[in-house]
Amino acid sequence: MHLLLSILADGEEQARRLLGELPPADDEGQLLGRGPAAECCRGVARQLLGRGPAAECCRGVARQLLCTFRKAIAVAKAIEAAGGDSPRSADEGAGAGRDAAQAQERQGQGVCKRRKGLPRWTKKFRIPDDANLEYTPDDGFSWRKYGQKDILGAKFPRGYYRCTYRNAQGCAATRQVQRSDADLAVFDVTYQGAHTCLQAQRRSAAPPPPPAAVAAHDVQRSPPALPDPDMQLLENFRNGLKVETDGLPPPPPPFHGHSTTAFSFAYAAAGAAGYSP
DNA sequence: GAGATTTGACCGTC
DNA sequence: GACGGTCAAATCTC
Repeated sequence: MHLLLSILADGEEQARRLLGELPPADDEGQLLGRGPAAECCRGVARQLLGRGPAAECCRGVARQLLCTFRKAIAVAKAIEAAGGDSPRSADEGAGAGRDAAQAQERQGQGVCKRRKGLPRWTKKFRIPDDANLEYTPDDGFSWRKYGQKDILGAKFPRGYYRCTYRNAQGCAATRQVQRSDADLAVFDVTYQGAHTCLQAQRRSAAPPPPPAAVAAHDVQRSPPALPDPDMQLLENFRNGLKVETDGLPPPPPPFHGHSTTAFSFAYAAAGAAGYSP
């Protein structure tokens, strides 16, 4: 969900830039200049029923795009607030995992050594070239190692860590750290459960990479079902939205989900900026 | 002495 | 029964 919000905020920002970079128009709304942006806008205007002056038409498209992103952000935040912010665990998405989760549910949330119910996600860490062999990736949280196992088929053992404040503050976050077989400088770090301790609250101003922000690395993730209208709306949004950028200035660097820069977005209520369903 | 790490044993899942 | 995740006693570090 955090990744979704980041992407939507990114799209909103690009729509804002698009709106700001449209070429000037004359008094009648006709585009001035012959640059690529002007030609692009004329092309868009021709495609959109040939109506209205090109400049106004393009601004309308850009405004609508901006409003669409804002509305999508609002929907995403509503879903998040409703409790949909936890990324689906690998097991939850798969059929076998669903069965296991249901089995656990049948057991009445009993003690389970494999905590299937908690969200789980994987991130890759690359260590500095000059780091020694004992180096372990530092994500800013305080972890306590509680186990190490040799894993079948893996050259390096897997380390098991839990939050240092597990007992003091009841934080259930754990992580597993395993050095990649293919690249000694890369660690695969699997997180399970979100931090509920004070160190997580202290970091909230500059949030750590959220669960979904590293979804690209979660190779076990399966496409979630879309049982409710909000999720269907988001899916339709994802499938249906296409932004033509030919002739426009190069886009900013792509978002990789590892930005540590906090972002904010103030979105207007749907309809406040000319949005219509 | 308190807290962290190590490591063999135990247990649940597949 | 194999494997992965966790426990807990022993050990280490500061």
